[in-house]
Amino acid sequence: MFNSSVLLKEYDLKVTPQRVAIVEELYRNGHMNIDELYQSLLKKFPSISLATIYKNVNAMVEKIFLNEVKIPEAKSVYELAKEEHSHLICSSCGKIEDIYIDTSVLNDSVATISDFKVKDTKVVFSGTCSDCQKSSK
Amino acid sequence: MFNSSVLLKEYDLKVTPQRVAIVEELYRNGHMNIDELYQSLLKKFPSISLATIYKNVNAMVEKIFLNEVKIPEAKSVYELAKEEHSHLICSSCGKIEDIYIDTSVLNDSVATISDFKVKDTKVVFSGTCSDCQKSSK
DNA sequence: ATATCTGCAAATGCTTTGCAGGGCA
DNA sequence: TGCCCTGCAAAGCATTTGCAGATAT
Repeated sequence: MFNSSVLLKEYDLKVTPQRVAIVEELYRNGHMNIDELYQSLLKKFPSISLATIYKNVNAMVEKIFLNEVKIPEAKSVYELAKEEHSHLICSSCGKIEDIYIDTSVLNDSVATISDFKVKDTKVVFSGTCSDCQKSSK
Repeated sequence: MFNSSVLLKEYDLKVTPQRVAIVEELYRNGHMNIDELYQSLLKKFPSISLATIYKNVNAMVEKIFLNEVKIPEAKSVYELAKEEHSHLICSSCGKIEDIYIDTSVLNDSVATISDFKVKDTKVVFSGTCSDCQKSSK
């Protein structure tokens, strides 16, 4: 079962209610940008400061316990770190989904035509999610 | 031969010396962020304004004649639009290279496990360029 | 001729910083 | 208790906007 306090401790971050809430919101929603996190935490902590969100998100990113996902034509979102995966971005509704596909073929292609040593491969697909395909019919 | 005036006209942008310079710098350097463009144009136009750079880059991006490339842990860079390609980012020196590999296999993988309709696939590889591999030996 | 562009200055927005009080270990 | 965290306010950057004069077509 998912336990945000344990997670925070593992990464040497003191357990505070605000941090727990950040982690749990991300766990529930998958991907959120700074402002979505702020709006969401405001409900639980009416006097929480945006600065607190920034400080904590930055701290968690530094501990490599959150990842920043940069998205074409939109604000970055954050997600809990997990095994390598790619992202599907719906241009119509903005929804972001994870997708687990094998991208290692690409690394092989790079290796055959270049001397570049690949450490990390990020893939972002833009297009239309299945909900938006239906509703546009 | 490369002709920036023709290019600007094709995209319904008035040909000004500043715009020509932006296009030519990008043509020569491949990828530049806003500040690099500004510093570079300052040499030719000592009184050019950052606002002019922003306005023009934004206009060119809207005309889909420049692309913004979002890079992990660095500022976005801009490049002249060209056929679809991927990017190699050297984590050591920051250099950005284009690489032309076929990414359509990934779209097939997505299609088999998801209903998402892919329109565009962006791939960014991070790692070490060949120069930096040599110099670290 | 005129619509658009440039450069300047101001405004806006986003993110970070410093600090005093409060909370977790 | 002691160090770290929070919230507030201010500072710092990045980007956009409005405007008057200049420029491209």
